[in-house]
Amino acid sequence: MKSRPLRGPAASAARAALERKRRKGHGDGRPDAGAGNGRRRTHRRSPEIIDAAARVFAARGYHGATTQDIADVLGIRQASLYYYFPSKEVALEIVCTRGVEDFFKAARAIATGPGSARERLTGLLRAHISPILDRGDFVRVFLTQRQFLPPGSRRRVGKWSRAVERLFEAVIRGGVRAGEFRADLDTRLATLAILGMANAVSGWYGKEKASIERIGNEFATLMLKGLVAAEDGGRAAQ
Amino acid sequence: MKSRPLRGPAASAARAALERKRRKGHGDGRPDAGAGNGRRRTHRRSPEIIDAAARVFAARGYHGATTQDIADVLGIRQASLYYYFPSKEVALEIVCTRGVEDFFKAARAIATGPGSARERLTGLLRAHISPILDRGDFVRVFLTQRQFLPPGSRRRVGKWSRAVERLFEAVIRGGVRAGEFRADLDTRLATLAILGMANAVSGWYGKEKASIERIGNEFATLMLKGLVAAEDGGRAAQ
Amino acid sequence: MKSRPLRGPAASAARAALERKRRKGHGDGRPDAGAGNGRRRTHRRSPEIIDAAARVFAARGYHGATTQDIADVLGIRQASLYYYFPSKEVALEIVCTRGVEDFFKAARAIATGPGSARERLTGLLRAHISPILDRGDFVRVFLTQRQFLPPGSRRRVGKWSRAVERLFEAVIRGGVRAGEFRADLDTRLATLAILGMANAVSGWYGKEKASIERIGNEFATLMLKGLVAAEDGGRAAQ
Amino acid sequence: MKSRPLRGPAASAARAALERKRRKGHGDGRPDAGAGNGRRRTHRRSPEIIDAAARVFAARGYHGATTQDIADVLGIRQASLYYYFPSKEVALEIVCTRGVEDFFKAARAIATGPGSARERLTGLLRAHISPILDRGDFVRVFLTQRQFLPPGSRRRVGKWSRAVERLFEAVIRGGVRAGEFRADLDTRLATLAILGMANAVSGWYGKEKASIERIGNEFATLMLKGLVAAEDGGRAAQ
DNA sequence: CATGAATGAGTTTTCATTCAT
DNA sequence: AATGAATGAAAACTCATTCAT
Repeated sequence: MKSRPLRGPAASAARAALERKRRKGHGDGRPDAGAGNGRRRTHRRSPEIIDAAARVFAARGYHGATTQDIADVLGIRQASLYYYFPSKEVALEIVCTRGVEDFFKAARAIATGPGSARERLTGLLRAHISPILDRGDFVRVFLTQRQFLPPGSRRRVGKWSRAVERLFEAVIRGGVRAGEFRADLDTRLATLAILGMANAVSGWYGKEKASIERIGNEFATLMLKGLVAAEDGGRAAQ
Repeated sequence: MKSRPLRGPAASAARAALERKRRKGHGDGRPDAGAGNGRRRTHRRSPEIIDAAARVFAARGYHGATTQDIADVLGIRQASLYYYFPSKEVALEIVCTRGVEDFFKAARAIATGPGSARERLTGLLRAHISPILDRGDFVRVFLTQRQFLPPGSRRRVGKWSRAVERLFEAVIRGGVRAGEFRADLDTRLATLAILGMANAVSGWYGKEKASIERIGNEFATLMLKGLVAAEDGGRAAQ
Repeated sequence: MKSRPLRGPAASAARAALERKRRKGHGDGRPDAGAGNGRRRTHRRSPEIIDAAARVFAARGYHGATTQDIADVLGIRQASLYYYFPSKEVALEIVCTRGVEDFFKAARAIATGPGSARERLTGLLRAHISPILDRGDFVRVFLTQRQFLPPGSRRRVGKWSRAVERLFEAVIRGGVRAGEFRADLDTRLATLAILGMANAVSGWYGKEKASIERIGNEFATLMLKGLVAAEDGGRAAQ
Repeated sequence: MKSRPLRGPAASAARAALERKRRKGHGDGRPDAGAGNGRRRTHRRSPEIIDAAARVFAARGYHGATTQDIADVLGIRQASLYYYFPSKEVALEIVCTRGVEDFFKAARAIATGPGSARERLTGLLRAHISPILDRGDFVRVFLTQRQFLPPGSRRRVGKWSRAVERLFEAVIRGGVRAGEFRADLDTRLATLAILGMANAVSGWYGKEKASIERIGNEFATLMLKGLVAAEDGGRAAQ
């Protein structure tokens, strides 16, 4: 948060405010506060429950969603949810994790696989976008709500996230080294640009008419060739 | 006492305030028991208050932020906030509106101004990114929290948003027509790609080392020329 | 899970509850995100809860009563009340409805039953006064607090109220037509006079020594014969 | 409040409730807590201010009315009210007192004046109803809101109220003694009946078409002669 | 005479969570 | 496997009142 410092009497009070912020201090994760990474009770209906949570978190945001909302989607009582997960926060972590994990696995296969940088980047882009089709809610929640995870979970989930970034960046850097991509490229900014572009899809997919297929192709071409017409290419610098 | 007219961005939000006010609806039947009075809501410290709200909404999300958080930042009591705005929702609308309006005005000047499509698109991109510098919180809130506005406000705010989209799309379409941009471009998807890329900046600006200036230039070049090295251009199709 | 049907007086009030529920209106656009569930509100202790509400509303008035007051009477936590009713306003509607409904039913049986106008009016008067004995709080609340109901509920409750008025008026008019009552009577004013007299009882019953029985008899005689001594009747015109 | 005792765990908690009731313990009036009986600051606009308070208290009830409501009616700021009265409670006392005082004076003149019991009762009834015409709000507030006065004020105001009752009762008793009224009359109940009838007028006057004049006459006749037709008088006992 | 700014103390309502069954 | 009943803790919002100007 890049905010200007406050002036006047607010300053000291603001410091007090920050103290309050740590709020409910969901431990800092040391003794694995709460959810832990693996051994979670799992039951027959668990996937269904988590689907519902994803749907509701995606629609209303984590803080805007209530456990009642989730129960409503499932047609069960609110209290019954606690048979499936120990807390709303843990539900969020499960949803976020599901939103990024296999996703990362597919990306890794592509990034470390064969093909030119162009081919691999195209593949990554498609792989990045395609889960929106069948797990859009999970992806949306991962992208926009993981910031609300307690520190421990956030770190765990953040790892996947940074790993994906690195895969994109590695491929791009490889392309530059190989002479496929422009030598003057800022590979970090290019990575962020591509991810921004791709991640935004989850925000409007379904409202726009384009299929995931078309979006993937169009975006890949756009990233590789740019907007400017080929015969105009030489004069393209602004 | 015929309520002074409102100036600036507060105007439409204040309208929303009135929607909420007027006692729960079961007055005594007399047509608005009480003389005219137009609960205006602009005071000396209003801008400061809204800055604080933007900061807190940006950091915690609308639903995750409490009015106490905002008061803490200001060093005033929580109840005192209600002297400045009639509800948290209205505060959100004011923040969102401020997050997009001038922004739209600058964009319009550029989009309808002179220059080639390339020049104008570059200008738009820069104009789109630059408010992040001095109004990052407002922009972030507008981008990620406007979905939580009540229907009336959301419609009002959504208008700005769609207007900006249209400006981008018009310039791109113009570029295609003028032969500057590729004829096979899907202008809608290109617009969404560019906006996705640009909007994402508010999510990481400050964490990455690049300046707004550099980001604008790099993104513009990226969009126009693509990743692929020029001498490789002919073979760029995947 | 298609919500069990409600029985008894809770039904219409629960309808009002639904009016208030359904999140502030800005859902996510999907038509009622969530499976059917019909927040019914009838639990084992509901009658006890409503008794307490009636008692507190009667003693302090709707606006002067706090939900904490009600909880105190019950010996439960204030928040627990909301397990039984969805809002204080709905609690008021339930109390008001209970304050008038059976009451109306008894009155209807008498008004449309057999007997001379005098007999039926006497019956009505007694029936109107007697609920004060075992439901005094409900009656008092109905009489003095229904004005604070939200418009929807007020209309629903008001219907009972006007129906009772009509029953009295019909009997009086019948008496005039039958020649039992004075031909020069303003039946509307007579109705209002009798109701005023009878309704006032709830305000002082318990503070005065008279029994409901005695009050009913005395009032009936008073209404029928007036104050003036019989042998003085001929000169009674003021 | 004639309520059944609570059973179960509620009982002891209910006792605690009663303790809370004394609430804000507006002293018991000993050192003349607050308003006092006479020496109140009075200013040019004071009557206007109290009119507005009466209007608002009548429409919304004391607890339902806010000082903002009163200020709205006057077109001044809420804080400005405190120039005219020291607290909302005091405003209520002023309104209540005005609602009954001259009213009592007129009644006393009539009750202790000349004329038959019938004439004097008719006069009282008219005098009791007529202030509704030009001070309806004051009367309504006196009748329905005086219960919310702090103990000291309530006692002061209650005195007027009981005095009026006594005037009615004295006249009726006189009529019985003089043989004008039925010897079998319960004078206390008759008094309460008449007052109930008359007080109710403030609740519907203005909604019904009848003038104060007509109401007074009709009610007087009704009380004196009853409903039953004269030639039917002998058989009127139910 | 009146107001702008502020606040302390509530008040209703929400909600995640618990627990006996 | 699920639920009814309840609660603690907070949340937004209200409101009478104060006070310097």
